[in-house]
Amino acid sequence: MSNKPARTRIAPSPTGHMHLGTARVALYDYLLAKKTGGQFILRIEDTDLKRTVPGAEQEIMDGLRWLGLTYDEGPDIGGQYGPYRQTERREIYQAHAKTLVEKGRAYPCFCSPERLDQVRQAQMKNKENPRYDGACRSLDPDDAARRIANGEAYTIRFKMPQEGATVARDHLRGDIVTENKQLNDQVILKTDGLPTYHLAAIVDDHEMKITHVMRGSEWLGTFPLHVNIVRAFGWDEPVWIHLSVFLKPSGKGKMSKREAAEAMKDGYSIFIKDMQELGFTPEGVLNWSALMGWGVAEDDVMTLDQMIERFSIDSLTPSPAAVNFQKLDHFNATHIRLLTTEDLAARLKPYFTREGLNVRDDVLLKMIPLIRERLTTLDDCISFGAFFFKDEVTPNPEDLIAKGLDAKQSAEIARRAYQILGAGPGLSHEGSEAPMRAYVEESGYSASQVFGILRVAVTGQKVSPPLFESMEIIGREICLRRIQNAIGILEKT
RNA sequence: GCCCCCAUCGUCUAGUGGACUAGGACGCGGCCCUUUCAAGGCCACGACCGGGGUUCGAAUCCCCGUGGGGGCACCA
Repeated sequence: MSNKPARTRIAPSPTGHMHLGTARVALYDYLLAKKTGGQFILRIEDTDLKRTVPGAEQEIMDGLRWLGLTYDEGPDIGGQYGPYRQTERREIYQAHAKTLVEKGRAYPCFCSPERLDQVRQAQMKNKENPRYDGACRSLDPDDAARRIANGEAYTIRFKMPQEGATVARDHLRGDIVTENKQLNDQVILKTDGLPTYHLAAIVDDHEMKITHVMRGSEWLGTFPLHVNIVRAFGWDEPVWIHLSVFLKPSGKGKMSKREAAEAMKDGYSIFIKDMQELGFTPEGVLNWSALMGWGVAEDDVMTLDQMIERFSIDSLTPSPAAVNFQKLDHFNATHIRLLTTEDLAARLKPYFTREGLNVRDDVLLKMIPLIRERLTTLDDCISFGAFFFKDEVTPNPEDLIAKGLDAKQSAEIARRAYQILGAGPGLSHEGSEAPMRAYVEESGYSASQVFGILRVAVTGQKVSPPLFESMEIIGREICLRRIQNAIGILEKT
């Protein structure tokens, strides 16, 4: 791979929620730029006014920042090749469309949408390929100019060569050869004066000096068109890299809205904003998505910096990849374990607060080492650690009765525990575990029975972080009160 | 229908003609550790889509099938 600084861009349309696919392309763009000492750019492709969704652009910017993929140039921060929002570049595209017309490589088209539709219908009926029939392709230029001057609505179409073949080189697939007769005279400038993607992206990539274009493989179909446009202008081509698409977990078909809703039921999502709320970390999401389409031989747990270190466009893969949310869980949990206590504390706090819990920072810092390796997602901190911040816990009476014992025996155990733990001044881990183990020995009950009752009494739950460490953090007073309360419950049972 | 792309364990992948008894990761199963749940450690199971070539030799190159995916808009 060349070491020359690469300029890459992520160019999403603000038409909905930012999704995983966008995040992954952005990641690769970012990695390439950082690896080569170049720049990573955000460009908003908002030329379809009808589909633009308010707030979508902000969501994209927020999403990129959350992921840590900071861009060097973009609509909100500027840069020397701006503006970075295509609706603000209207004149640039119009000028370039005009250039193409003057060069004889594009032409005005006055066909109405209705006529186009009729042509398409007829073609489909005759089992022909739906395509533009070229009605305006050889209109007299003066005639066309007159009609435009008269205010007639028109589009500009790119004049595709009709003979020969177009050879386009994709970095992952090699040369892709397409017979030109398969190609169509596509609209590049719409009636509203805005360009279609085909013109806008090509012009911008050139104007913004983009060296590597990474995009989804859904663009492979129009790839020959794009290459023809670049060549019609006489510009140098960027390196084209068409990334594989993401398939549903089943591998049958690409991720759809329906599938996204299905995933949400299981606590997963393909939308960046959701993933954040679901308790996934940027590190986990990045690492996970990086590996779908990038072949890394071993040691696949990586931070962003390590990814930059190891990234190469040569090791990207062209085949479609089925998403595997279990693997997301794995990477998320792994990265949570890699976080420092302070960092994790800051990330966990909002989840506790969201539950209406009053978080004491000293307690938070102390309990984190106890729950860290039990967390798959950040919001798991609630199920594992909410009891640290509650005044009271409300154990389920049945859970207070140890396996193989009855309520009376369980109450007796709780009473003994109360005496033993209440004997000392504090409730240190070491100070309380030893006498409790001694009690287990002499009583003949099993450790799991005795500790189980205590666990439910103190934490209110059957599954919890290590008992004695937890009690030490909660403190003697509260622990004793909770045990007392449990005894009361057992006596009533 | 037409065009294009892809093809190694269930999934993500390594592999670029001999070093392959096909490696890693997730998941799955088992064992160890253990007060619950995890984490951790160890072990196991598990794949070159099929058929033809080329070659002394093919997971790797070529062709044909098959399967999967994407696209055929004044959407991106």
